[in-house]
Amino acid sequence: MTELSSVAKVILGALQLGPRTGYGIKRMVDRSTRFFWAASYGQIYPELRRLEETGLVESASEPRGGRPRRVHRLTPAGRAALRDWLRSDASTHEVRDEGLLKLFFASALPPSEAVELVRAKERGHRRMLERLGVIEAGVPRRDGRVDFPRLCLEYGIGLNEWAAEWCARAAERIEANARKEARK
Amino acid sequence: MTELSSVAKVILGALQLGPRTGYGIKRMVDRSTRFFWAASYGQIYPELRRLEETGLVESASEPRGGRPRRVHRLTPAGRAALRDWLRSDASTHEVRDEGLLKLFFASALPPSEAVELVRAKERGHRRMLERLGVIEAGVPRRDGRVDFPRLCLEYGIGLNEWAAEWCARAAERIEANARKEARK
DNA sequence: TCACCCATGTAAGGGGTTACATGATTGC
DNA sequence: GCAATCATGTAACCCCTTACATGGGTGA
Repeated sequence: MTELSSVAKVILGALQLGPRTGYGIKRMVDRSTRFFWAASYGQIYPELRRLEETGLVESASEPRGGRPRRVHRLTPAGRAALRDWLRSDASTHEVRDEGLLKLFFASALPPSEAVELVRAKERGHRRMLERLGVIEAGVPRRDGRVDFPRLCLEYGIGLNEWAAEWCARAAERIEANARKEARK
Repeated sequence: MTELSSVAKVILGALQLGPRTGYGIKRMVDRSTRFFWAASYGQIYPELRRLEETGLVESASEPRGGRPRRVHRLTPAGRAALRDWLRSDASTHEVRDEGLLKLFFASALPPSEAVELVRAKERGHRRMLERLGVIEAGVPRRDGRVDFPRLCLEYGIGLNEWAAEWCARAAERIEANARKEARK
């Protein structure tokens, strides 16, 4: 068993929640994991082929009217591969945060502009919160068993709230410091 | 003026803090921005050439003993390009969080293993906190003007603390729910 | 002497996005 | 009739990491 590619992970996971077309996988990703695990058509369609070749996925043609359509589902081997991955202990965590990079180099700007830079990052997190809030409102709240996708959504909301508030506090600190410097 | 590449941003920023060799830029990045903006030799050296061709950077050979060495510095155009970028309002923010993706699909595992999965994410954040703590201890605390790199470090520490604690709470929630289910 | 750091660079390959081409169906 | 959505796929291109090749300097 070779390692799963990064697209394979999200494809196997999506198919575990039900049979889907490539297009349907893309739609699901764009409405959920996209914020921490994106995938494009250029990855999904070729990978579905490879996964079928290696026996983790099987597919059947199920046209809707005259529109061709290929529905994919997990094989038992695919379900096993998904579980193996879920149980593996290594997990990558990569971040590219341009707002933070700008803040890192903010000494190249006058303090007032450094403040604006942090406020821009704050606005970015607030915009994200709006988007996540819309998604949250659209997902029915089901009680009883733990809803893992919803848990991830709550994580995203909490994280962005924390970040937005941190930015607000940082902006105040920088401003206070700039006023102090100006008085000297 | 074409857009700056992602490496160019961190190179210009690094050179603004002082002249450096390609190796020195890499070292600085690895000790600071790496956690939210990485760069490799395969990007840095070719980009330094391009930046010199477009006049944002200039370089001089300054061998140390018999060891060849090329020190790079910003030109006035380079400093202007850095400021233009810092003032631009669009900032990308991308995340790849495999632990969260696993949690998203955790319904494929029994609850006890779902808990283990969140605890693994928690440990990941705690490990990161240790690394950041070491860096923090190594950087001298200077008071007076705002220290932007240190501010970014504090952001990283706060963020990972928040995430670790969220994981601990989530693990408890999943565990409590599993016990409740088991009693039924 | 040996390990470790300083220093420059490239080649191969994998990962990923964007844009395009193509066309059917559904609902207003 | 038109726009939006469903649906499949590819080609070009950029980004980025890893590994390798090469060698001098420094300190225990």
